[in-house]
Order: sequence, then structure tokens, then C-alpha cells
Amino acid sequence: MTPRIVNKEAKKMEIIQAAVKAFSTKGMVKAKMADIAQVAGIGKGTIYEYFRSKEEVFAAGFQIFFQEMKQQIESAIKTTCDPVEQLRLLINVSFKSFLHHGSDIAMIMMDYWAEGIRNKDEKILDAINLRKIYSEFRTMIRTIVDNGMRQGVFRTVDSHHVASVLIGAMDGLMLQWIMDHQDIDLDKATESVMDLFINCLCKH
Amino acid sequence: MTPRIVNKEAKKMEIIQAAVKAFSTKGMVKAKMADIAQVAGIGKGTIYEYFRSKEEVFAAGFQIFFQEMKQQIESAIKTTCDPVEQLRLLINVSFKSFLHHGSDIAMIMMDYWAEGIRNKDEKILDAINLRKIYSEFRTMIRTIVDNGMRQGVFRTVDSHHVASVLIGAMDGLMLQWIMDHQDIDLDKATESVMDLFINCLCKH
Amino acid sequence: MTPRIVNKEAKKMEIIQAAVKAFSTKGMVKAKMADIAQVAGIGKGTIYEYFRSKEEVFAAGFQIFFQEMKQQIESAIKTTCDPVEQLRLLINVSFKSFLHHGSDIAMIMMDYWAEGIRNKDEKILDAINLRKIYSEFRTMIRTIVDNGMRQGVFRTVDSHHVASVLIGAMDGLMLQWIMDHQDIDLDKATESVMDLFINCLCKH
Amino acid sequence: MTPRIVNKEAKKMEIIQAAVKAFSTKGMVKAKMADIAQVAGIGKGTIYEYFRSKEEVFAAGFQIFFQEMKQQIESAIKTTCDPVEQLRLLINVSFKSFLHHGSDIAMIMMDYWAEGIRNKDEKILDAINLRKIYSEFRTMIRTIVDNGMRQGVFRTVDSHHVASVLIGAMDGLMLQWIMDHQDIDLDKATESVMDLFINCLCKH
DNA sequence: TATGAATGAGCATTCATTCAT
DNA sequence: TATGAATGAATGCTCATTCAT
Repeated sequence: MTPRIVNKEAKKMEIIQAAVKAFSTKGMVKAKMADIAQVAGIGKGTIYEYFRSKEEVFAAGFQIFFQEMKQQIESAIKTTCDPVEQLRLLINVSFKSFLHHGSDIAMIMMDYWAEGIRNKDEKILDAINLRKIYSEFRTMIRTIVDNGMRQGVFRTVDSHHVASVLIGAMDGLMLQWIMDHQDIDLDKATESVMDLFINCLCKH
Repeated sequence: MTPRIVNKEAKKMEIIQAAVKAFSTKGMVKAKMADIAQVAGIGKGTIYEYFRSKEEVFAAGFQIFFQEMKQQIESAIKTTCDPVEQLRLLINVSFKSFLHHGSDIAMIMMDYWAEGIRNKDEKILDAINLRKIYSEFRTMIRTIVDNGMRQGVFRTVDSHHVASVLIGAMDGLMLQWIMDHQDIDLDKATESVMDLFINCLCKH
Repeated sequence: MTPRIVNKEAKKMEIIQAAVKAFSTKGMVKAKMADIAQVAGIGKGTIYEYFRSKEEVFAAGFQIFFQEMKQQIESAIKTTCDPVEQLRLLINVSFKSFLHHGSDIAMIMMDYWAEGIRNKDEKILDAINLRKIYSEFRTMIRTIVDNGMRQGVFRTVDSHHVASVLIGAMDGLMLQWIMDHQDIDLDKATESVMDLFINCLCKH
Repeated sequence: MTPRIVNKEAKKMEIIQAAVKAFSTKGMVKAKMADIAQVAGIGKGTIYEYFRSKEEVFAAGFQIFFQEMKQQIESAIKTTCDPVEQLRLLINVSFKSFLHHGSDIAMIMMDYWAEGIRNKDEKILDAINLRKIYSEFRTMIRTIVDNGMRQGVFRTVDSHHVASVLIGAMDGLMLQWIMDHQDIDLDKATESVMDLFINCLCKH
């Protein structure tokens, strides 16, 4: 009556983690389902018991990553009401969250970007709705900046574009760090970002 | 008697342009050699008279793009000695150079990054030496910032990391613009970048 | 203490019926074991408690169908001694038996034929011994025709080949009816078959 | 300038023939593209230069076979105006055409039937429009029978259903012959068919 | 030099069968 | 006995590359 009992969700998670590992070393396109299966220590066919296609596995990994990051940032921001401190936390947590996964996740981020951007109009990668994700991030930052302006801590700026530039700076820095761990010290770069943006926004 | 005289280099260039077009619509991995040949209006086999592999075509397109960008920036900077103005020009020309190719080149940039990053240790994509290219860009900016500091126009900062952050901000902004032309106004974003960085660097 | 009492044979029959249903909609090759299990309302693995393989299930369905048909014809023929009437009954019952299962069974017949013919030398499908089944049908008809000739009702013909042609005509008509229910009226076709054959065989 | 020059149509034909051979031994579903390629003495990929899919190859073989058969019958019928003789010719040529291809084509016919019937509503196998083909065959025979009735040679019958039965008889006989070459003498069976039908139709 | 016909390695996906529970 | 999770062999199709012309 009762066949092998399996925690479907846990196993799904295991597969996603194996996939992320496989994608990060070979890239989303070049990584074979066989690779994922091998990393997960299961048979090829088993993956299809949990996901309908390679793309679905890919999208799942993507979701997990961004959800985690967003949650971490949000809960960090809640700990204070000071806009300056909030910005500082946001920047810090973003980089930490990124680093936490090792440069593996950084590698795969490239594919998420590349695929997400290229397929921005296709249904298949609906899950990878980068546009929406970035929009949410911008709103998060914009809210902080607007708050700061209202409180008279920040000078008057175009908060929407400041948010874009800050996100851009963080993404772009990570990009450079991925390429060249030696030349880019991510800790010092983080400080530079904070220094630049907060210095720039604060009234003197 | 004399065989058809062909300007080898010119034809190579034509192929690269066709490739860039093909890559930009389908992505580097999904674009087929047949597509490139069709866009170039030549036979599939002919490509192999000028390039050894698909990857070589890819790398060639990459080189062209960055060389152009670098030259444009360098000649723009030469027109003035004012570090503030130089920074302004650098930012402006970078975005313009990017936009000039339409969002096509933007798309392909993603693949360059993705492939360049992933293959940073492989010989094949030696041509796509992103590490070196970014290093050069950083040096370019750092020189300007160092000048500004020496001239007393800029306050004392870690010029190396400021360069990283500036490049990052520009890359990251383009990334967002690629994803969401509607939400990101690249012109206004350019101004925000200039406003933020120059304001931040200048002594008050 | 006593395990659930199950009528093994009854369950086997249920599975066969589910299989026939599945085969008839998807075809023998395209129907999956999972489909059969679903139709039967049991687990995939359970099928293997009653059959060794998909082919065995297939063969079992085949057997059932022809056994039924043969029994129906034989018992119908027994009701009279008149060869003309016997022929009439045989034709009628054959078509009726065919129609009774709906066009579902007609569909699956094609697969039985196709598989049975193709595998006429293999052991696996020993159960689907079409050669033997058709031989039996021919003998059945031949006996009637021979009887008719002996009784002086039928003219002298090659009873063996007349049997072949009659079976052929019936099979071939069903084939056409399967393809084109609109253009082929099986009732009228049945009459035409009776008209043609009986008219032809009877002395005038 | 000029690459290998190939008679595209001739090669296509060669592939079809190889496919027919492969299909006839293994069946349409079990025959692999690799088998077809091997029989044709070419690479797997080459098949896809001439056909878009396995099904297209299948349909092509089908078309060829029926076109040939129809042409042979039509030109045979033209040689005389006597309905009896025309019927005799039609029956004869049909069997001959069938036998001419060896029992290979007979085998594959089964798959054509099976696939054609099963997919009678699908677009993919539009080429295998069995309904239309059989309708044409029936019309051909019906015309002869109608002629014979008008000329007073044949008695009054339902010519439409007589046509169906005749076609059925021929198909069904071939079916039996495919299954059992030993028990069915196709030559004698042909005579039996002619004997039965012409005898039955002719006025005495 | 230019071509495109030919090739076959490579890969996502399917599904009959097994077996731990 | 019944199950369905796990499996991997099997296969249609793609596409970079080669090479005869």
C-alpha cells in the first residue's frame, strides 16, 4: 500500500541545489541534465519526477536565490528607522548575500541575467521575471531615499534614478569581482559604495 | 589569371557584423553558423575561411566592440584637462557608445560577459580577456580621479575603488535599461550618475 | 490474518479491459503503462503483479477479443443446419461482435494486426498467433461451404479460397468503416456481403 | 562556387526507399532514424536535409506507393471498354502491384493503415489521407459497375457497396496472405475473387 | 576562393520496469 | 499484496564542422 515515502519538497530542493552547482560550473546552456543528476546523486529520469524541463529547474533556482536575498534585506532594514543606516544595511546585506553562496551563485547569476534578459518576452521563463524583481528592488531603495528626504537627512534628488544607479553600482561591482577576485576587494568596494552614496545624499 | 581580389579584412569585418546581428537576436549559444552565414549573405563554409570556429567569430565581435568604445572615450578625454569635465565626458561617451549600437549590442554584451566570465581560465576565449579590458577601464578612470585629487579639485578617496564603482554603476544601469526600457530613462540616469559621482568627488 | 482475498482472475480481467481502452485511444505503442494503470484505477506496479510485460497485457487483450468472437459465431451457427442460414449468421454475428465493442476495439484491431503480423516469428507474441486464428476462421467457413456443396445447395467452388475471400471481405469492410464511418454504412455493407456471397454460391 | 552537385529529388527517393525497407522490417514506430540512415548508406543528419521529421519520411513512402498503384490500375483499365474485363484487370493489377514490392510493402501497409486510421483527424499525417484514397478507389470501381449495369451486362446492385466489398475482399486477402504465405495462394485467391464477383454481378 | 551537402557527436526527454516499503 | 518513486536505456533531432567540387 505504502510505497517509499519521500519528502517531495526536500528532494526538490536538493535537486535545485545540485542544479545550481552544475549550472554555476558549466553555465545554464552547457550543463546537461546528466550533470545535474550526477551532482544530485540520482538518476536522470528522477529529475523529471520533480520538474517538467531543464528550464523549470533553472527558473526554480533563480526564484530561490532572489527570494532569499529580498527577505534578508527586508528584515535587515526593519531593524532601524534611520535612512542612512537603512541604506548602509541594504548595501551590506546585498553583498553579503551574494558572497554567501560563494562565487558559484555569482556565476549562475550571469546566466540568469543573460537568459532572463533575452527571454523577457517569452512565457517559459515567466518565473524569471527580472523586470519585476528589479522594479521591486528599486522601489525598496526609493522608499528609503524618499524617507531620508522627507526627514531632511538627504538632499533633494531623483530618488528613482538614484535607486537605479545604486543597484547598478552593486551589480556592476559584483560583475567585476566575479571576473577578477584579485583586483577587486569586495569589502573595500562595499565601503566605497557606502561612502560615495551616503556622502552624496547627505546634506553637509 | 589573378584570382578574384578580395579585401580579406573587409570581408572578415562583414562577417563579424553579421555575427553580431545574429548573436544579438538569438544569443551566442542559440545563434547558428547558418544564421550568421545567411545574414552575411554568404555560404556556411565561407565563414570557416576567415575564422576557425564559432567561438573565434564571437571573440572577434567582442574585440571590435570594446576597442571602438575605448578609442572613443580616449579621444574624448583628450579634448580637455579638467578632471571634472573628463569624467563627465567619459560617462557620456560610454553611454552613447553603448546606445549607438542599439539595444542589439546590449543584448550581446550579456553573452560576452557570461561567456567571458565563465571561460576566464580557458585558452579558447583568450581574446575575450575581460579581466584585462576592465582593468584598463579602471586605470583610465583612476588616472582622471588621481589627477583631480592632485589638482585639489577632488577630495581624497580610494581612486581604485571609485573607478570600480563608477564602472559598476554604468554597467549596472545599462543592465537595467536592457531589461526595462520603460522604467529606465538612460539619459536621466546618465545625469544621475554624473550628479552623484561628481558631486561626491568634488570638494565643496 | 487472512490477506485480502482477491479474485486474481477478475482483477486480471479488469486490467485487460483498462488496457484495451487505453490501447484503443492511443494505440498499442503510444499507450503507456501509466495510462493503463490510471484507467484501471490502480498503481503502475500492480500491473506487474498480474502480467510480466506490456506485451503480455497486449496479447491478453487480443486473446479475449478473438475468443469471444469465435464463441459467439460458433454458438450462432449451431442454431441451424441450413448452410445458407449459417453463412448469413456468421456474417451477421461477425459484424455485430465487431460493432459491439464500439469503434474502440476496431482501432485496437489495427494494432493487433500490425503487431501480430510483424511479429509472426517471434516468441514473445506467441499468444497473438494470428496465423492460427485466421486458419481456424477459414476452417469454420470452409466447413459450412463444404456442407452446402455436399447438400447440393451451393455450386462447386474452391471452398478454401472462398473462405479466405469472405473473411477478407469482412475484414476489409471493417477497415473502410473504421476510416470513414460516413461513407460506409456497415449495415448495408453487411447486406451487400451476404447478397454477393450467397447469391454467388447458390445454384440458380 | 559550386559545391557538390546533387540530384535532390533522386536522393530523396533513395531515402524513401531505404525508409520503406527499414519500416517494413521493424515497423514504423520501432524503426529508428539511424536504421534508415544505415540502410541508405548515409549519415543520420543527412535525412534531415531532405525531410523535416520521421513522420514526413513515413508519409512520403506512403504517397509513392499509392500513387503508383492508382496509376497502374487507371492505365490498365483504359485498354478496354468491357466492364467485365475492366474489373478483371483492376483486380489483377491491384494484386500484382502489391506483390511487386515484395511482402515488404505489405508489411508497411499495415503501419500505414494503423497510423493513417489512428491519426485520421491530425494534421501531421494529412499526407496520409486514407479516407480520400479509399474514396477514390471506390469511385473507380463504382464507375465500372455502373457502366456494366447501364450496358445491361451486370444485374442491378448497390454499386457503392459492391465497390466497398470488393476493395475489402482484396485488402483482407492480402492481409491473410501477409500472415500466412503458405496457406494462402494469392494467385488462386485472385481467381476466386474474380470468379465470385464477376459471377455474382453478371446476368445469367 | 566559395560553397552547401554530408556528417555524427551530443542532449533533452520518455517510459517500461524494478523494488523498497 | 499494492504502490509509486527511482531509474537509465533508448531515440528523434540539432548544428558546428568538414570537404568534394
